[in-house]
Amino acid sequence: MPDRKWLPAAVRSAAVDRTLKAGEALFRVGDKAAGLCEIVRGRVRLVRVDRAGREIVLHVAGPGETIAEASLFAVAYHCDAIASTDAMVRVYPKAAVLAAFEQDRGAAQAFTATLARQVMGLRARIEQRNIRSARERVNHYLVLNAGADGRTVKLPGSLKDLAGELGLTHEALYRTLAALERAGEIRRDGRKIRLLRHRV
Amino acid sequence: MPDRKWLPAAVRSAAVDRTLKAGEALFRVGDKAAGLCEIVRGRVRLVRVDRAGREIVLHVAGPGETIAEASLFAVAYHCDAIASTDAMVRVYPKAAVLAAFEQDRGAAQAFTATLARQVMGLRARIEQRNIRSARERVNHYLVLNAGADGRTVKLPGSLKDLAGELGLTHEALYRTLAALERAGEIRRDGRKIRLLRHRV
DNA sequence: CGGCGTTTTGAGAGAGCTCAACATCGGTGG
DNA sequence: CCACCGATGTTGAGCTCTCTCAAAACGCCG
Repeated sequence: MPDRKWLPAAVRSAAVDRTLKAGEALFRVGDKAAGLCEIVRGRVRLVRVDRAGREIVLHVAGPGETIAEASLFAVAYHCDAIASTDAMVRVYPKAAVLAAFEQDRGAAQAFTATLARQVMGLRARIEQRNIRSARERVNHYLVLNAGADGRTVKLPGSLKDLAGELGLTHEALYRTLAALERAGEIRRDGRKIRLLRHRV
Repeated sequence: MPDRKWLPAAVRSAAVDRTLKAGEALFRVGDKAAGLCEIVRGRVRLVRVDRAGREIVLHVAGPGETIAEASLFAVAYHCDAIASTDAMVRVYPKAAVLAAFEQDRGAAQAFTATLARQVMGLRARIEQRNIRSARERVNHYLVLNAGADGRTVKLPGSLKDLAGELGLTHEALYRTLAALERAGEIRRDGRKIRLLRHRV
């Protein structure tokens, strides 16, 4: 979702690039909110760590996406951002972005719309997390993430990563995928999954 | 959370009130998005219905809160809004609100901040839903919703409603509360719950 | 080749869901 | 005033499903 186009040139020029190795943190919960982050290359996940030390994946952002929008209005970050792969991130300083919103009404409005879309996305994720059955949850994900043809899903990373994003253990995900394939619901082909019985 | 103060007078005067009986729908998924809704009296829950016909509670809004903010930027609603109690709702027509944002920068900015807060709230809910253990989930809720003294939680509605909001069956919630009380963790008193072993 | 992370399969246990029965409370109407 | 009724609250028993711990095959890279 390339949703950075609305950033005025003044903000763009104030940006700072940062490279991250896989596993490295872009920021941690409690860090002072520096600004808006755009993923240039690689993937970065937003997570919270629960009391038992497990990661809860809130979002996985790829190239073109921005993260930490909500932090523009907060003093500190309220979750961790960890690079899932080697990554490059462009950070637009908070002050510059907010100043741009003062000047450029269109930018402010586009940003608001982005937030609104994010709210909907988060609601979809709540819906997903409410599904107890691993099978249904995986199906839900596959249908939601089917490509243009509505029948092919390209996995962005490892199955283990996907398990985290789905809120399942990796074992449960492997078993579920195997069961779906045995049942003739899907066909796996490397990093791609084809939905066989799903009408477009 | 009284977060409507930023609405300009012009928008306020365009508002339409609507009364709902408990169980009645304010809007359904797919309905054309009419506008921003402020709860005047009672409680309204935002839900999605899963394939099995079960309700998934996305949010429960009380007096002073607004709902359907994200729908200002969408053609149709993407969840159902159902009155949990008899309720009165004030609807601010979409066009009027958007026009106000064009004119009044402060209003637009306050609205954006509201959305940002909502994003954080939704993330907290994802975190909650990720807790498998009923006991931990209930604890999480109680601590988060403790009143000013940090030790008393006033239940807004029935336990059955709460179970839905927590994503538990009502039986599981009853059992968990009973177990917590047996363990001396809480003390129930009608619609109030006191946290006994929680340091403030 | 050796090592490390991912993928896969196995077995066991715990926890919430489901179905079921019953108690309790509030309102309604005879 | 009391019987009735529906919704909420409560407890019991069994079952299913995922988690957890374990172990092994596989793939990639130095």
